Amino acid sequence: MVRNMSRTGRPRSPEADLAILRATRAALVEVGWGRLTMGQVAARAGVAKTTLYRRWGNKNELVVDAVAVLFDELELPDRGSLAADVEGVVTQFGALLERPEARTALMAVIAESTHDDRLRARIRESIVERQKHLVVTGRRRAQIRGELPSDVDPQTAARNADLVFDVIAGSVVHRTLVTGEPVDAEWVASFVTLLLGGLPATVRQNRGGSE
Amino acid sequence: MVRNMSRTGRPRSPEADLAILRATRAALVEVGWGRLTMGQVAARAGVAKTTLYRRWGNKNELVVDAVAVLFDELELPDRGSLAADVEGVVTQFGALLERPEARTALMAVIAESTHDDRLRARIRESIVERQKHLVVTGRRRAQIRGELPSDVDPQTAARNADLVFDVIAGSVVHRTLVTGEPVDAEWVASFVTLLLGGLPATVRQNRGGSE
DNA sequence: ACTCTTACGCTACGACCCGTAGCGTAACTC
DNA sequence: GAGTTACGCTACGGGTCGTAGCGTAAGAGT
Repeated sequence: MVRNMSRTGRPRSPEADLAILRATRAALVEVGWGRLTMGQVAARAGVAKTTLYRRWGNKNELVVDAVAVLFDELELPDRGSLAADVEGVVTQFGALLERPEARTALMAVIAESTHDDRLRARIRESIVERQKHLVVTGRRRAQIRGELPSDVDPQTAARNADLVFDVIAGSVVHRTLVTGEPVDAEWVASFVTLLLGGLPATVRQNRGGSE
Repeated sequence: MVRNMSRTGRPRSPEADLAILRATRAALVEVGWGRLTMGQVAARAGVAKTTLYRRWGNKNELVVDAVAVLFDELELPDRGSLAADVEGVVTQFGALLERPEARTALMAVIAESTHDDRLRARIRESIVERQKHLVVTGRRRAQIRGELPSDVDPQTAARNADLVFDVIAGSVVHRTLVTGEPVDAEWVASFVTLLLGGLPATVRQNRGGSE
């Protein structure tokens, strides 16, 4: 996106920015990625098509920006235990991916990023890296509580955080978008059991599984 | 895809089928999903564009079929322990996703499937369900070995298998396509430790991590 | 051999979308 | 006011989509 650095002349309309991003999300819900057209977005936003191209160079960049803001909703309130914390954030993430604009746009930009390194970098800094702090703080809390051992060195700690992020995010995404089943309370409970106790624990549970 | 049910007339050319699917994968590698055109595929396959449309209704269906065959390479040889079995299949899956045609096509069709239920069903039956047996047999073996408890009832067993499938496939996909880092031996080892022993085990390891 | 039926390659076409250019106008700074 | 930039609008060349029509190729049935 080309930013306006000068101070003279007519300023960019902030309303137009918001309207365009909102229109992009709305259009994604209705027609999906493949049939999303710039002219469509422009018309829906009440804006000329040229105005879009003055802000974003192509469809991919526009969609990344339109979607990134959705992921900022994720929070990690302290619920007292590692299991509860993980359960909370997984549930939030699942609910986020229930929203059509989130799932459609996220998958679309990831798909495009497989052959566009710039776009992948943009996704990483706009979405992934910005959410990784959830894992980091969750781990730190659990270590303070004594639920997890302390880290041996910072490097392996970072590596483990990346691993956990991949597992959590990947599992929820796969469940939602590939398997196509909801991330409901039951699934979250099973997932947390697996994540904290490993495979044997998962098989062993499922007895007093009421609630 | 419209299948030929009659027995009269000139039969479909099997060479054309193979050439088209091969050309589709090759084109995906070079230009990616967004700029993949039917005319391009036809020319590369040495076939008329109309021949493509006689077999597949649109680009999505073509790509699903072109890619599904790649996933049939996955195998689960008995390596003697649950950890080794999981390690083997995860490594295979990671290697598969290193191939550009696999990652590009898989993500693209998943993205499209977010607003196309038919396509999602096609993906599930062509790819997902066809690979789920890997998890099922792996579990059964481990239970026979005594590494995992026996199932309480078939329903929760199936549910657990689905969960494990989501976790394994989702984690590898996320690592490869979103994080953008390779599924190397080190990552696989960490992942298996996490999957089998849970979060505390992961933090605790990283000492004599040989074999 | 001959007919019937379907697949094939080829060409052409309307429809649509992309991304850009040019214009006159609007908004803001100095 | 003058200068500068954003905006809406229109128009355009280039490209892809998916389909139709044609003559030909390849088998099945008699």
